[in-house]
Amino acid sequence: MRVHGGRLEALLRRVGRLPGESLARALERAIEVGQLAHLEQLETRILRDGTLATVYLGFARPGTELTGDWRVVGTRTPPEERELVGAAQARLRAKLSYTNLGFALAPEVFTISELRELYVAALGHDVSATNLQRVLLRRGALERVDGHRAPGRTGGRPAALFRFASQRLEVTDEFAALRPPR
Amino acid sequence: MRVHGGRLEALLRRVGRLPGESLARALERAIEVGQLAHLEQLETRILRDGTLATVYLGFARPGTELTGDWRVVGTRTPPEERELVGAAQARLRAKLSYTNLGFALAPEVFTISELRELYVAALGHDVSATNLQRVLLRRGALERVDGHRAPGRTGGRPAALFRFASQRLEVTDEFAALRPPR
DNA sequence: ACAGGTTTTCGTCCCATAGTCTAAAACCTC
DNA sequence: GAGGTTTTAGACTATGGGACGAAAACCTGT
Repeated sequence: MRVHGGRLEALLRRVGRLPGESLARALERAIEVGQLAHLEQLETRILRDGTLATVYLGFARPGTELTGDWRVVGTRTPPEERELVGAAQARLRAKLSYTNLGFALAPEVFTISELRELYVAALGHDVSATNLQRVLLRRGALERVDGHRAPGRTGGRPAALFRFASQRLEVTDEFAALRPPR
Repeated sequence: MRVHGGRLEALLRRVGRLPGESLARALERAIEVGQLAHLEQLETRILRDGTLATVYLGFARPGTELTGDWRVVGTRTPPEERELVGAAQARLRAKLSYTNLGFALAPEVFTISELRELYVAALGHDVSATNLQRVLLRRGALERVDGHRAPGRTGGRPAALFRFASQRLEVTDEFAALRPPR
């Protein structure tokens, strides 16, 4: 998945097992990370045609060129695959809230406003730039980067630049509920 | 997994694919729910011997008789399997906090003190009965049941009885972080 | 019967985190 | 320099959960 043109976009790609190929080799080929910023396994199920399918969810940052025969999920995507995409979206939305998964959607360096637009696209609802910055900074997920981005045509204060402190998935919240006593 | 004798206990069972058996049939046989209160898929990986393994995590409530050749995870469990069990425990602990997964560990009806002991065993740290009750009640996960449990030998106020409102996994918390604005 | 101990239950206070709102800062164009 | 725009910072509020203590309801022993 990626955020493209202000919208969350799902891309699908099927990788089959070649005749005579070992399972391990086929799996390696299937999950070839390449330009994906993050990859995780979803579920394994048996498709209607009887084949065993292991589904992976990956994220591409804006600007990365995707090699391979990807196709964008649209209205003509079969229901079975749309269902998988729905599960992937739900997973993404949940993890955005309590992990640093944003790094997989964002470019190397960005302003808070740009990050906010990514979150809006991914979550499907409005997000306050103020809160986003405060929450992510307090968790230590974001770091300041030297320099500012020049304002656009219409003016405005130059935006500070940030980056994600870690490029690997990290759960930032141990869930307040039922936390161990001090 | 189950809570047995005040401790969280992991049980393992391997189900292979029989010669000539279809994939779908083997899967059905493997995940035969039987007496399990809840079952979810974990990951699929290729084991060292080259076979493809799909790992499931299930929960048995206290008192249920388990049929099948289960074995308790102990010090002699091979490292590869212990690793899987560790992941399963982490998942359990996380989900106990933000879902109603407790229903899968608890009997049909219970007192708050009994539920607290289950949580202590599963989480590995102390839990306040007061807060546990308040949190689960506010979420609507628990319901009062008529009647009280008679005090034990040493006396004490009779404990009220509760049950889980739903017997299916429900995420009770939309994660405070980045919640949509009102 | 009553004193003392036990367990459960309820209420209050406190703290941490996140949402809301407003103002200030820093830039643009006209 | 006036007015508009975007970003940034601060104060206030709401919510959810942890800590603590007291009351309720029961037991046993004298």
